Amino acid sequence: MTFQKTKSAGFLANQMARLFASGLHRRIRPLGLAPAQFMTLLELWGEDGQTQSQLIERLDVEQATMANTLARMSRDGLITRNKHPDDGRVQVVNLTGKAQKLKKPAINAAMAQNEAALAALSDVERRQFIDMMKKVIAAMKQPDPPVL
Amino acid sequence: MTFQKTKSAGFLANQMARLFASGLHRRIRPLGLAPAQFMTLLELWGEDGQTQSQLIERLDVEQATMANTLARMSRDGLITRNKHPDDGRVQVVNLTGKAQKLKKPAINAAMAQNEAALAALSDVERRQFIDMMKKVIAAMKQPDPPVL
DNA sequence: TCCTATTGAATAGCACGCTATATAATAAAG
DNA sequence: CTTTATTATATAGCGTGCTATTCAATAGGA
Repeated sequence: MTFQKTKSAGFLANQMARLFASGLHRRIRPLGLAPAQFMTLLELWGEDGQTQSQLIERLDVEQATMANTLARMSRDGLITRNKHPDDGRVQVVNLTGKAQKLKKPAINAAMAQNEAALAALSDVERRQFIDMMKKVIAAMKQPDPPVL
Repeated sequence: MTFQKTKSAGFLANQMARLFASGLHRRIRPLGLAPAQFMTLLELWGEDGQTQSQLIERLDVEQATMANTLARMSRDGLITRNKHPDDGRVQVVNLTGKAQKLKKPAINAAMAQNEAALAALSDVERRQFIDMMKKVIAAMKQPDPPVL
């Protein structure tokens, strides 16, 4: 029964994601941001005024996770949550001026983190790496193949 | 200011790691295990009676994280924590019989998860993918290059 | 219209990662 | 042999993820 964690894709993926998150966090902490807040802002910088449902779909997290992240962002003065005029259930998420000002420095920080992470890979390898991650993600999103 | 999350290694790494974790969790939940518990057991199945410090070093997590994981494992009857005879500070972690019995099914579950994740990659690609993750991990463990 | 189903969001409770701090035991210095 | 430093572990507090549950508002069907 040999299971080498140093060869396990799952183990490596976990370690890699933690290093990405902590590296990004170190770089955006001075801006008052945490990683999940940054990802959410990234969506809102692209299109302000999205609903919670839209953010959930685009960032691929559960509803409860997003609700908590939005609560922290509201607490930190990054967003306001406003009732939709036509549908009392829906909340529209809007950026504050403070959040708008963070766009450039935060994106620069994220790009620096990605660059540092991929420094040891050539341009060709980087493309291959991204493509393979996409393939792996797609495979895991697939429901289990039925046992014939 | 274009930052495409679908091309960001960090975003993809996060998503991939979450899918690995949830897929593994789904497979080992019937055994009463959670992902971090499985990783810790993996170390202990290889060598029983390690100290907390040894586990921290080998699994590359912070001391507080491991202390909490071990507390949950103790609560769940997977390990016992015993004082080292020669050094009252050290705790030696030992597997219970229950944990020993889980080795085979748990490792099978983890191998099935890795297989499902990598299903879309050829053997050559799998090796490349693992190697690239190792390179990326090594790069992020490196301290920042000084700004000249 | 009234009842039921669906939808959007919030909350509870947990796992697991982190930093910072506390506490206990041992080691090292004087 | 004290005093101080170091080491091993625990705890507090937080962010981010999850599932399960609740609540409010809207939509649909009788």
